[in-house]
Amino acid sequence: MNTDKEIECVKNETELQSLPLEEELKTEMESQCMVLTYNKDKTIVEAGSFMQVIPLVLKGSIRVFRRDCDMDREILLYYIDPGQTCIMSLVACFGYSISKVYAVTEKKSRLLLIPTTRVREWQKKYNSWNSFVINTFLKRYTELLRAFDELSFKNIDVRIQRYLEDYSERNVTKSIKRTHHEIANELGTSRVVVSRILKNMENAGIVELRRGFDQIEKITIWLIGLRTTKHFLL
Amino acid sequence: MNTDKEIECVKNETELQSLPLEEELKTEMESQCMVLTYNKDKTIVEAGSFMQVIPLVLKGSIRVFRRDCDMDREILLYYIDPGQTCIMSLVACFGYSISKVYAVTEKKSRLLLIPTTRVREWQKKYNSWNSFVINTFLKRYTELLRAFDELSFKNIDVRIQRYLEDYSERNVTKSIKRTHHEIANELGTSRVVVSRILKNMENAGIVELRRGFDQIEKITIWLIGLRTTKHFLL
DNA sequence: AGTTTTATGTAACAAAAGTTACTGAGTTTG
DNA sequence: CAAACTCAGTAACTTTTGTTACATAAAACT
Repeated sequence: MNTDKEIECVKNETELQSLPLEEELKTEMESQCMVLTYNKDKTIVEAGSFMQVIPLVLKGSIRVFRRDCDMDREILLYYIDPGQTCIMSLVACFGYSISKVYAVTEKKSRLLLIPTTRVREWQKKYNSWNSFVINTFLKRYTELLRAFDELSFKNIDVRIQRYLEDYSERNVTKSIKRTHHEIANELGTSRVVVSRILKNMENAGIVELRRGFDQIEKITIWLIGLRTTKHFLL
Repeated sequence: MNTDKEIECVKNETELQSLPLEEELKTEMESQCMVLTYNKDKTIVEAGSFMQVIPLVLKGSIRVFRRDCDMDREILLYYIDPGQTCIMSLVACFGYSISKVYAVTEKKSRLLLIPTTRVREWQKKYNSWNSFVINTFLKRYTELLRAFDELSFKNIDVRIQRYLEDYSERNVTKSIKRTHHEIANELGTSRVVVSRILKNMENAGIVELRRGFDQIEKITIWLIGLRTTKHFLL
């Protein structure tokens, strides 16, 4: 259904309009950057590959995660939504050796590809771009710190619960179309563990589990009323 | 022995010399900032307190950690060594609400206190300061990512092993003067667990455990030859 | 020197998380 | 429609980590 190849696409002048940047910068972007369309599940960044461009999401979204090859397990770092960029690309672009992360489109997406040379140049030249860079660092650092925190102090049951809440909020829906396996991957645990806990949550009346509802779509977890009960397990 | 009060101290013109910043900026720093001496184990930042200044370490060092009040456990985020600053202060200073972290001097330290208003002003004005800010973000993000990674994918035994290696490298010594309790806190686990694993490591001939050697100093863990054996336990 | 405090050693236990293995439901495909 | 495949349910088990409780060792403090 989805090919793995990106679709090259003519730039559309209106696409950059919504970005909160100086007009002059946007004009420069139009002449210096490429805009490409990527299909769903396309790999944007492969572990430690050298970056020539940094991607700014215009439409769609990207999920960025780490992978442990020894254990064949992965863990979600963050999503890149429209108007945002990938901090790992920035890190690489500002000269640090990049840690191994993977970036995959979550849906069909349109990306503005900015040459790394411009990123640093613009940072000095445009106030709005400088703020954008700083804000990206702020946002991602805060985010990672929160994840780190949950990992150190919270049990998986509450991590799963938070995951569902976040998903629900992010996608503005109460039906979560993900397989247990996918959830396990995002949380860095195993499928069986997720199944077990979701089942417990269902028994506790917190969610409702369904399978392949709409013809094409994935498994549905129906949030009934996610409460902040502390320990519903056992 | 150590009072809990900071010692105010006359600025010493030579202190800023070693910082890799523009001369003009250093001059401005001398007139705009304060330099204070803090004794060992003095709290610099208390959970979520509002920051008026950001601290730049000139001498000594600071440890920054998170704490989970529910479980009365903490976990080390990073150290601030001479020439470095606290990223959480920067985050706060650039307008994000600060997550709750604690910062405590590891030894008697001298700190340059920079008013937050200057931090942003200088970022536009001085190239070297802009680089400093960006580099701080880069370094800390990379660091946190590594910690996050270990937390998700590694067992405590290897985390302890890495901790010892890092300590050894950072302090350029093979004798680690820390209590099991302190190590447990830095790794976000409990004392008994650390004791257990250290004992295993001793039996495996990787470290040697001592108690109170030099009159005043703390417990010593003598690194014999920390190898990268995968599983020496059991 | 004797008391108090702090730190470690250890065993027994409990809880949390991960693994293996197998089942069957539901989908997809030839 | 039957075979193949994907996904979830579940039990039994192992491993890892954390907890409680107590003993002993060394240091700090009268």
